[in-house]
Amino acid sequence: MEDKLLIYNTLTRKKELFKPLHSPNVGMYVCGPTVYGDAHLGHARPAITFDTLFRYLKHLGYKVRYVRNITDVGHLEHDADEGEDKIAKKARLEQLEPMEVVQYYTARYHKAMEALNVLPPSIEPHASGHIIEQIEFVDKILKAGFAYESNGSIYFDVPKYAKQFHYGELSGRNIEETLENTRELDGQDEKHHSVDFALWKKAQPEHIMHWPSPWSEGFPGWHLECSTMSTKYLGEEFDIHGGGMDLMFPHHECEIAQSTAALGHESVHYWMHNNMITINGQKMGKSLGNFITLDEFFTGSHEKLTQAYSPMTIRFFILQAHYRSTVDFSNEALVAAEKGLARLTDTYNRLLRIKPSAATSDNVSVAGLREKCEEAMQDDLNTPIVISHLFDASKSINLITDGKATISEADLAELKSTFEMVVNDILGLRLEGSAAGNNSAYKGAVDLLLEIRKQAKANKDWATSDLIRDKLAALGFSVKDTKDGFEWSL
RNA sequence: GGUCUCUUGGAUGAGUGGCUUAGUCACCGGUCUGCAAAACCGUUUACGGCGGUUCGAAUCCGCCAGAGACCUCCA
Repeated sequence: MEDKLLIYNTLTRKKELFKPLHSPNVGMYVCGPTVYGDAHLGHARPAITFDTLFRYLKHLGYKVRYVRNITDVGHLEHDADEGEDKIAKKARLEQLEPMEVVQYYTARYHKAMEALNVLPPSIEPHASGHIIEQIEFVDKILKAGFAYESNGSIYFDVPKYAKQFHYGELSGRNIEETLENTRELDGQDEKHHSVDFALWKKAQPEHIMHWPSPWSEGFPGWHLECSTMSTKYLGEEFDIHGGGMDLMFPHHECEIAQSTAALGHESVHYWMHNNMITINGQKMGKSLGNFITLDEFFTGSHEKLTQAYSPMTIRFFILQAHYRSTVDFSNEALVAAEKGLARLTDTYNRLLRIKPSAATSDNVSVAGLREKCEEAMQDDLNTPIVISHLFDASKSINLITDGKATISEADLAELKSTFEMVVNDILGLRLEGSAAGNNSAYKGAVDLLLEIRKQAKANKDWATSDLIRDKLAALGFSVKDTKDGFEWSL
């Protein structure tokens, strides 16, 4: 099998040819959500980006094991004076068992992902289900000498690690400078250095989520679950690790340090990071309070939204930008995406009805479409270019529908299969609202009405013709006349 | 303050030395049409500022301006 996909590796800051460790098998780990609230547009970006990568790798013929975690422990809340677990806080506020919070938001996350046509990962491990493995991982780091115990908590010794390994290689940070620039800690801190981070934290009395360990009743540190679970399911070395750019430091840097300290070597070959979604030029995020949840997009129930946007519009909107660029949210941009998607949907439905001719005319360009799309995908998943090729194909399809061009049977088959492959399999866009729907009786009834209207038109009975169109329109159907007939959609 | 990134036309968003006026949306003109919608054809506006390298720069380098991300308490 020939490797031809170029991906941008954050580690080297270059596009590199993707070569799996054990071709055709590919291991991929992506940081999933912390389930203490509804998913917002920012969560959709990595989900869709890496879903597209997952789909494309499979399309290339690789056998992919895609692991995306659910974070349901840890992650302290920064605005609370006594560091408090996000999930525990939510549970306390709503008077629920923490696992009720986790269960509720995990289900809602899955629902939103399904709506966005994001494929489920191969394995979706929960941090809370891997406490034993995490304790073992801490133990390995302790035995390797890169961690110390302090009052029941275990901390990673970053300066010691940095003497042997390159701490900061991913984020381009200089450890000495970081040390110098960081203010002195007050004497009561358990950590030896300000740059150290927790591997295991002793629970305070008010903490409601805690587990027994050799060191204390407590909970695992914030970065540990990803090192542990990626190692467990993908091995000590694996191909791709993805996540949002905001996770690069400290989260991913700490992951590298943990894994390297425990295993004696690095784990990840290709680090990939998607960029952020901005709103008025500022990162959309929970901590900033400027986020819009996916459900609010789907229903239009947010003051910043002028209308509802379908999940496919959101997906299309995100795919129209390259994953390493920021995308700025606005109603205008989403409306534009909605219209563009509708145009693609229309042409797709027309494509299904095209009748082939003896030959393909010169103004139709189907040759090379498949190659052009593949080429764009292979160049670090350049989905906006792929989409622009689809619009080029749309132009040809519309010309044929208008009777201004013709296509041969072979070319038509190739065009159909390419279009479907790119749209459905790679981009994961469900083009819906088609007359080629699944209920044939209902479809036949609408066709019949429009046949009657066609007769009325032939008799210049405009009253009947308009009555049918207007009543159908009132029911939500849109009717468009074509050269020798009609087409409709709901 | 430190580190890094970004700045393209009315909106969005590709493009990294010449062959790109990318594409989408919007606007305008036209064709088609009983009307409408759609479609098609055509037109228009761009590379933050200043300097440098080069035969040639949106694309490389420097400076300036503006914006953003991260800086271990915390995605």
